[in-house]
Amino acid sequence: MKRKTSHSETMQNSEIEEILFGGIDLSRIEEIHKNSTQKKLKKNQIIFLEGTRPLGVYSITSGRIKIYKTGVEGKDQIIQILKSGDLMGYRAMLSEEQYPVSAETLEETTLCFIPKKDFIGAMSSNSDLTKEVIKSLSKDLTNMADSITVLAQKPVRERLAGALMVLIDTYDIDESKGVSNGINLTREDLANMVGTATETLIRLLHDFKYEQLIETQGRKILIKNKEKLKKVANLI
Amino acid sequence: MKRKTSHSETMQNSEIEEILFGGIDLSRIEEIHKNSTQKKLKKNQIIFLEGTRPLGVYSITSGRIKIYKTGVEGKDQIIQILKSGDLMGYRAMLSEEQYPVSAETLEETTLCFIPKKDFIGAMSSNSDLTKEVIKSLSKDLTNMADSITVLAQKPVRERLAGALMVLIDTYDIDESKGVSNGINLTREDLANMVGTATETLIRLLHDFKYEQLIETQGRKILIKNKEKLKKVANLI
DNA sequence: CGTGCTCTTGATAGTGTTCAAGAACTGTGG
DNA sequence: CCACAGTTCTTGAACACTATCAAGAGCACG
Repeated sequence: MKRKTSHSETMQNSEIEEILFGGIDLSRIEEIHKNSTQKKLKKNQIIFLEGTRPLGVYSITSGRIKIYKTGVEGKDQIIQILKSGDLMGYRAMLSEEQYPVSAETLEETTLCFIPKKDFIGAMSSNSDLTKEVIKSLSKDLTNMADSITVLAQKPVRERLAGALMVLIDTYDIDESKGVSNGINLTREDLANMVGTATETLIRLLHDFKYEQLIETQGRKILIKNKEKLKKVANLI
Repeated sequence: MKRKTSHSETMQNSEIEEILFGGIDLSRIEEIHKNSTQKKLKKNQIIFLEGTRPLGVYSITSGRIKIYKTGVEGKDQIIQILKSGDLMGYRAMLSEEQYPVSAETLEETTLCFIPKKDFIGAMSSNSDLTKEVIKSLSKDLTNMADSITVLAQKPVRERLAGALMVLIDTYDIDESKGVSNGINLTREDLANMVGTATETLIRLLHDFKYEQLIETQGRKILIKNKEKLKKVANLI
């Protein structure tokens, strides 16, 4: 797992500002800029594993990453899918604990590593940043409470519709924009997100196709009728 | 738990710092609470509702509180059960959003209200407190990621065993201490924690009784064999 | 001692999983 | 560019698990 195909370079300040502008805003933190390096990762590369210790945080420049937990039988549960602009791994770093989850690229991904001391330093000298971090943690908690409720109460069909709604954002799907892009996940990953068996997932995708909610192009899933899909999701 | 002397702005903030220094788990809180505005609540009283705005945080002096989300069909999903010593509601307050969940007493409960400005004041004058808050948020996130994985992957039987393991702590059950206390939740609440129907829950409790994992006294559930129960839970 | 709520039990139906086997796709080396 | 090997995807059938519905029992509280 230690293939060093990655190539690093120091980033320009403006780049970092650009990256982080939408999420946690680190733009005014000088220290962070110094040791930031960019890495290019291939598909299916593990960034960190559950149970290991964080050495810093990662900021995603491009690509998509799955955050998952491995269950008893080795079956993964996907907790979240992150995309460019997202910050990753700060939670475990801040609580000084092991990663409670693992991270793996879903496609070719570029990310920027910010060493722990830089990030901590920035936080202690900048209460706005601290506030942002807390807000981000809170947001995650809200989403997770929702996930718990959905998983505990809704049938698979509704959960799948809900997951597709979420993935519309993750994969920047613009309904008006035709078929150019789509949700590009393996059936297994999607099943591990929804919390079901791959076979069940496939059968439901067929139902959705029959109901003209989606279309598929090989592995890719295209959203045909977002409104109707939302109804199927039966959101709270 | 390292302590750093800090300059408190008011007497009240100083007290709050004192309370919160040891972590969000407020073990030494009781002396302070004598002077504060304490509220005594009966069983089944709602403290705050999902969708409303926080005005401060609550610290639980005695009693137990369920944190829950209401699903589509009005069915509650219990996310967490808090007990004396726990701090409640800081998440939504810090992120300046609506409560994503509701809180209701499970039994007679005493709690102390800390207004928003006092808590924020304490945090801004005390970086250790801020750190503790972040750690607590992180801990919650870890627990929730676990819950998601369990709900998505494990059958009800294992989830129930796991829930009982958690409730052993919530209800301070000491195996050596005989039958004096037990888990005191309605069957419905327990079902809403595990994510199943009340009837299914009852049948499984009978199985556990038959297998001598637990005993029941009316509503109360007593743990007979914690080790075996842990095995049934099939924890990761 | 009712009255309303919680708890319990049985029967039935529905939902989702598992197993097995084949098809389709992907990437690789010749 | 093709053949091959390994994944991934798909489909069917049987079965297991869990929910739902209905109805009665037990309990707590006024």
